[in-house]
Amino acid sequence: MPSISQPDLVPDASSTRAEMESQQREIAALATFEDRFSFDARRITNPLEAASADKPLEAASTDGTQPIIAGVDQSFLLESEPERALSAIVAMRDGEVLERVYAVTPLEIPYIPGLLAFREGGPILKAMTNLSVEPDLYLFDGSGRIHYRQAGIATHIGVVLDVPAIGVAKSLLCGDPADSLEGLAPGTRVPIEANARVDAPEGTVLGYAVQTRQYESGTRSINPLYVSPGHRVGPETAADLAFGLAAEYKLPEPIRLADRYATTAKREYRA
DNA sequence: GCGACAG
DNA sequence: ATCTTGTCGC
Repeated sequence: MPSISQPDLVPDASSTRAEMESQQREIAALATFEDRFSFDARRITNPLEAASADKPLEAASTDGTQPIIAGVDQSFLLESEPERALSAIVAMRDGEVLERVYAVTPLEIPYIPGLLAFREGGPILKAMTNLSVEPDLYLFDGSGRIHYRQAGIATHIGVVLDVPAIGVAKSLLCGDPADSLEGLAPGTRVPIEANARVDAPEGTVLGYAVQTRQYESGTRSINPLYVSPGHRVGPETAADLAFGLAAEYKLPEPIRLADRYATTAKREYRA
């Protein structure tokens, strides 16, 4: 795993709530919500678009400079005593799985909206210890800058390790969509702006609601994802990458596979 | 007091 | 997140 760049900011579940919140403000101040990475993000394009394009799929994936992208997700063993978290990581390159690892740890604190990183951050860092490859980018299940103090779990882990990170949430923690989110077409995005409840100037674009998939017809519609910068990635690029990494499903592949692995690994672990 | 609230 | 049967829709 990458070295710890900010030892003092490693999530500590024994901190008081006030300490956690002030640490988050510190993290937000250290975070970079702009593109600061070395790989070529333009080469990450939606597999479905690539397939429909004129050139063969192989053409978009040749040399060995493709970035390693890791998806991170958790499952929980809530029946055990104490409750435990299973953190799973799937590292991919060029649409291929390079490595899958997981770690199980006891949970220290309950889920509190806004303090997720203090519940799941430890388990995640432990799982990273088992990785042999060094990802160029991490995708987390949860928010990044779309957070009361602009320091969601993707930002927290990103800053602690000083690695490019993006938050991909399935529901909106805070902020206001700049427009309606009903029945958006695939590829569409809507800015999520800071409001009075967010520690940022009102109207600041914190991230985007991103529609990766949509039903062709019908009454129901698929909800968008809420994508925001974690660290060293700007909001537009974060949205581009989330969309580009989604294949046949709503979730970007690295996260979808991490989600599945977290579930299957839990079965193995119990047995 | 009331409402909102990632996973 | 997790616990779970049926059920609506293509």
